[in-house]
Amino acid sequence: MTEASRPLRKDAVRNRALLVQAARDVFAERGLEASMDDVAHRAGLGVGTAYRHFANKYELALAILAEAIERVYQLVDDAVANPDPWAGLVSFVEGTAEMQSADRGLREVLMGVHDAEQMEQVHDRLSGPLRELVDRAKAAGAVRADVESTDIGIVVTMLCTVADVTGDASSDLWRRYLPMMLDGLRQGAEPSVPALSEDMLRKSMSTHKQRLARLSQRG
Amino acid sequence: MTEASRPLRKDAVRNRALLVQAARDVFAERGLEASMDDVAHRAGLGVGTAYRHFANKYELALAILAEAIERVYQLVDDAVANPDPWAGLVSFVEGTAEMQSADRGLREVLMGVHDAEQMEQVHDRLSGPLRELVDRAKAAGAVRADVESTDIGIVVTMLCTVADVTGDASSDLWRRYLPMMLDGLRQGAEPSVPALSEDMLRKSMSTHKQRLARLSQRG
DNA sequence: ACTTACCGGAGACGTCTTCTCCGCTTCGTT
DNA sequence: AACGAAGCGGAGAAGACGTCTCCGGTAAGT
Repeated sequence: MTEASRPLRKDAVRNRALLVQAARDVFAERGLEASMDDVAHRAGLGVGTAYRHFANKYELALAILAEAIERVYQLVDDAVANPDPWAGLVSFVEGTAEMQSADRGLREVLMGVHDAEQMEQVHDRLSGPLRELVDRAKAAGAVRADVESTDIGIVVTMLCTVADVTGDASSDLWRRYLPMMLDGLRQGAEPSVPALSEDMLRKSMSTHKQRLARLSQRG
Repeated sequence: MTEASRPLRKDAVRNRALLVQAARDVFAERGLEASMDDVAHRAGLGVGTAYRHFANKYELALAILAEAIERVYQLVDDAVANPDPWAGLVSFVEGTAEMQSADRGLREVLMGVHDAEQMEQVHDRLSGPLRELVDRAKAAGAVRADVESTDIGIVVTMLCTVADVTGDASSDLWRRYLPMMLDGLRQGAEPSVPALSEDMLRKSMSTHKQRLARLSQRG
């Protein structure tokens, strides 16, 4: 951020790349609770090296997850752009479920386990497109009239829970329940409990602990 | 365990009860990661008192959760005893989802977050009745032929995830998705991914960390 | 061959939790 | 009412774990 000045030495560039890849793997497997030592070790490097490249764990995690979050944004936008409302909705649910199932760190960020503020930011970006997606699907009769936009995120989260239960083994099991969830949105018995309003959803999700958020304040 | 010998003093009895109730509340709200200090404080007592009554946190948690687990067993047995296979299955799903949604500590134990061995024990006790429940429902045509007994636990877990997302606010939201899940078991599009075998389920769930288990070994 | 960027990992430091210890309080019995 | 014993409280010991620093050593590049 300060000034790029001189280019990095060749080995430094290589190590940085190793670090990023290791972080991707480790955070995807074990979530953000994995330590810097873990990441550095996985990269075959010392902790010191990790800290020369990234000021703290939060910064490293953000560097990794920012692109994943960007892909999620791409996913909604593509879904909204899809001329078939139902196909668009399905692609979003399937796409995000797939991403999150494979990446525990992403799952944690999107659920606001560590940093409520960041999660809210993501949800803000998503809520508009999501609302449009659902409204269009309802107008086309592809989805029950009582479905709300907040249902989508919850459905995706439920699907990803399967990955939490099974761990790395059988990483595709969530797909078994995908048709079930999709079918539940289009037909079947109506729910007797009203959906969560966007405001309520945001508020209730923010209750979580914020360890990493606190951490980053120190820098 | 040694010998009950003399009865407790009156205040000791009262404090023990306060402690148990506080533990129930705290563990249900925040899960087993809550500390003994938290529990003691909630009871309006000092930590020392908590440790005189219970050797360690694990013992206290077990005392609380044992009865909850017992109620879960009762729930399966009642479900199997139900002459209507479908009604039995529904009562089990709804009953356990309700219990777990209200109690994060129970949710953690049943998902094996802390102690894989204990979780396996519970699943062993449940798997027989569950299999019978599903087989009967299939025979009666109340459930799709490709549904497996392992699906039930996963469906319940998915429902409870809703409580994890929303926290204490809107504690009934899971019910909104109950009809969806139940409908998914009886009809609708067939899943393309095969169910998890009981063995795989057990194995994959055991991968989790086991902090409290390690703790109890020291005693 | 020599300078300088970079590496590594032991350990300082901070935080959090479990569990102990002992002076003080309260019970209940005489 | 007064005394011994059971029970209480909470400061702090002990230990686990993670972050981040520091500096002697290594190797890149000219």
